[in-house]
Amino acid sequence: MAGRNLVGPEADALDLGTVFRALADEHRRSVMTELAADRSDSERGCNSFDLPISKQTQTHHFRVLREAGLIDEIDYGNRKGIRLRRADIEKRFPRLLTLLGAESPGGTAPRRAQLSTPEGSPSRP
Amino acid sequence: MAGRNLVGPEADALDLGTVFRALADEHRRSVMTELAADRSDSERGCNSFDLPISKQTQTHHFRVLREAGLIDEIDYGNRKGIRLRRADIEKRFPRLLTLLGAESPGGTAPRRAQLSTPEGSPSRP
DNA sequence: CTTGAGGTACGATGCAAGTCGTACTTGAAG
DNA sequence: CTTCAAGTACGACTTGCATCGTACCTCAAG
Repeated sequence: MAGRNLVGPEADALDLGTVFRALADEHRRSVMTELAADRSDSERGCNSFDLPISKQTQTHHFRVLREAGLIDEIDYGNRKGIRLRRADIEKRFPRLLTLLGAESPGGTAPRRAQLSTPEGSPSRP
Repeated sequence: MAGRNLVGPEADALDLGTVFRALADEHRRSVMTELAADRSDSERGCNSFDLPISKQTQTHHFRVLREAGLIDEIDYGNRKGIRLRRADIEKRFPRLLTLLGAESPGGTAPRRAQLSTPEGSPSRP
């Protein structure tokens, strides 16, 4: 009955490169942003996130998040629970979860980076 | 004489996904960690970082960092200057640079994530 | 037991990204 | 002007990763 907790790295073993790579994907970042916004840190079903991808790909993404040490996965056999490892993340990388709330500040800025200065004067001199 | 500043995105236009993707690479992250550690924010030559990669690849990495809005590149023609955009980063993503100093906490933890609990009892119940 | 939904395993595929070789440009030193 | 070091542009190669199709597993409801 009590599901088994699939293991990830210990809190002290969280790797910044692995974490950044995990958060680089848009779908994984949306999951983490939702989790970080809920301060109750309650366990959620893994299809409570409306991800526009197949279930095989969802399995892959949750696996990446777990192996990065960002979430716990509780296996119930034919169902799965997701829980944010807030304490461990705060301990190892303080303010990281706060950072996730900083998506899209004011407007949706469509500004793109350019390769070089097309005209004479530089942009931010 | 005064080099031209190759342009990147404005401070408000920094994208979290782009930034995480830029910081996911080990070489780029080492550059950013060095820059973040120097509080004087002085301009540095781009070969002052001992990157074990060819100069073409270095050009590529600095370009990614600039397009992500993390550094400025000052073009002197046959030489290039690198400067951290600390104020812009702090404004858009507070504590991000502090996070870069949290690499390798105590020891180099060689612990690897596992796929599932091999035996009966879960790891972190 | 049978059925069906949720989830995983494995493999294939397509695309993005890191790397480097060759060739070209820039500017300083001689 | 010639030489040389630093940097870039372009292309090729290779790896990694997101995605999904097919097949299988697990458990609860009939």
